[in-house]
Amino acid sequence: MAEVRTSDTRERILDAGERLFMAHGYEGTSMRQITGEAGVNLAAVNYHFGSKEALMQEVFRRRLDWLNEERMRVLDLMEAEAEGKPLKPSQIVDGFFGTLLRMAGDEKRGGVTFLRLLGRTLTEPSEFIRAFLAHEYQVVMERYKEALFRSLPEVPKAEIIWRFHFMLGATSYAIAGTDALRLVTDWQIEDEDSIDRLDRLVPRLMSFLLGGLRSPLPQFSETTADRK
Amino acid sequence: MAEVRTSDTRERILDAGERLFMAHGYEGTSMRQITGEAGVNLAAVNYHFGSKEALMQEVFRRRLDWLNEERMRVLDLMEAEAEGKPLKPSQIVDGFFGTLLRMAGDEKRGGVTFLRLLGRTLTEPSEFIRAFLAHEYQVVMERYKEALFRSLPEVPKAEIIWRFHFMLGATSYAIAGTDALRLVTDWQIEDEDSIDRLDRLVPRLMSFLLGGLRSPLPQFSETTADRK
DNA sequence: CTTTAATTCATACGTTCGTTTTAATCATAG
DNA sequence: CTATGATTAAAACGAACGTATGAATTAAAG
Repeated sequence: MAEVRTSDTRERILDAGERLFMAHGYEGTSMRQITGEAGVNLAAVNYHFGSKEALMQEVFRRRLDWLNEERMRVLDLMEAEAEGKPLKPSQIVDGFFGTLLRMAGDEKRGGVTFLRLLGRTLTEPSEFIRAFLAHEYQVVMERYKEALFRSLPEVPKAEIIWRFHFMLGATSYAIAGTDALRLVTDWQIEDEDSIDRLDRLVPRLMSFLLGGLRSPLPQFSETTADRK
Repeated sequence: MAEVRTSDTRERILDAGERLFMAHGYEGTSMRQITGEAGVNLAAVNYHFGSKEALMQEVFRRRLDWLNEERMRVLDLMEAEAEGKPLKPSQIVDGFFGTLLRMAGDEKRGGVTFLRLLGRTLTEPSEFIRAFLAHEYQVVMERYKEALFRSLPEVPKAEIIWRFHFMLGATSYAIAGTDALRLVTDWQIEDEDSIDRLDRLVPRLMSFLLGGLRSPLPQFSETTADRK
């Protein structure tokens, strides 16, 4: 009755879009599916957002704005407590990936649906999506990279960047791949090991990421001069 | 002249499909693009393969058949040499992921193009693709899983499966994400650290994977009873 | 109530999609 | 050369796509 409704339609479209883009990808989802599931008129998307591309961007912005702020906030907090001293790698990894993973338990912020969408979209071929995500991430990524450089001064920067990249991949798959996991295991994974038990996935993944991040530096066999 | 030509058209379509599916995804690639780039008639795809889906599957089968056999061959060889004793984790990881990564240098087997396609497709939303890949991988995956179980008897099986999954993710991203890497670094990565230097990526990734695989087991905070 | 702006609705537009059909062309065997 | 089967070519199919339009409906202001 006395609702403050900021256009209920907008939110319904965003929710439906989030779920369908996650399930079928950007190209694989039609406006008719979205408006159908949202229970609104076909023209509503173009009225409220302008285009399908703009809708996709808004689906992400709605969640990423918060995630970026939260990641910044956590990092600021930790660095303030450290009083100028470098952070521990485990703190940085938790600030970046832990913050992300904990979103999965927060239905108000999209929950697992958004996380799976995000994970899948990082490999999404569509040009405009990757460009948009890169822009959205840029500032936060830079801060965390710097923190890692300070935290691991003995490790070459290029190596850290690569390992950051590897960590991103492992994390995305861990979330996006409910189904990709079936590649590895037929026998349905047992109750307490299920993908839905986010509280168990987080420490599992964290331990893997840290192990990778801190593993011995690779030995490049042979000189590099005798190759192209 | 005296060519044994097994229909040149077929191969041209497969090559064009491989490249375009890699660049724009399955849904994002049209048959007109494929036949256009291949320089063949539009109807040729349906004539030679039956449908777009069937073409996609053939694109993968052409490469995966060899990859699966090679992975099996390498594992058989190592296990024969071990004479019943468990393999080292590094051997198994290299047999599975190293064999894959070395395909990138083999243009005759699709090179980086196919590897990027494969990496992206693991998160591809299209149902039939994931089902197809799961089926193709099943047998080989089972063998490597068993080898890992034997190699790390003190680690719970569920934990190994998860870490296998994480390794898959890190590897896929490492290959597929030339562009996703731009998320992490603006400044174009230097010559010898470029993504194209496969000979440097392999030891880098291998060291990361092994570090993650052998990292300390996670401590699950609190009991599991007080949660849903 | 009347007016005005915001939103929703049904409908249609012009393209592009994957696939099919029918005819033309090619290679090869008798 | 002729006959036959395999391949290529040109054209069209209906369906689905994202988007735009103008009328109907709703909500808020005067």
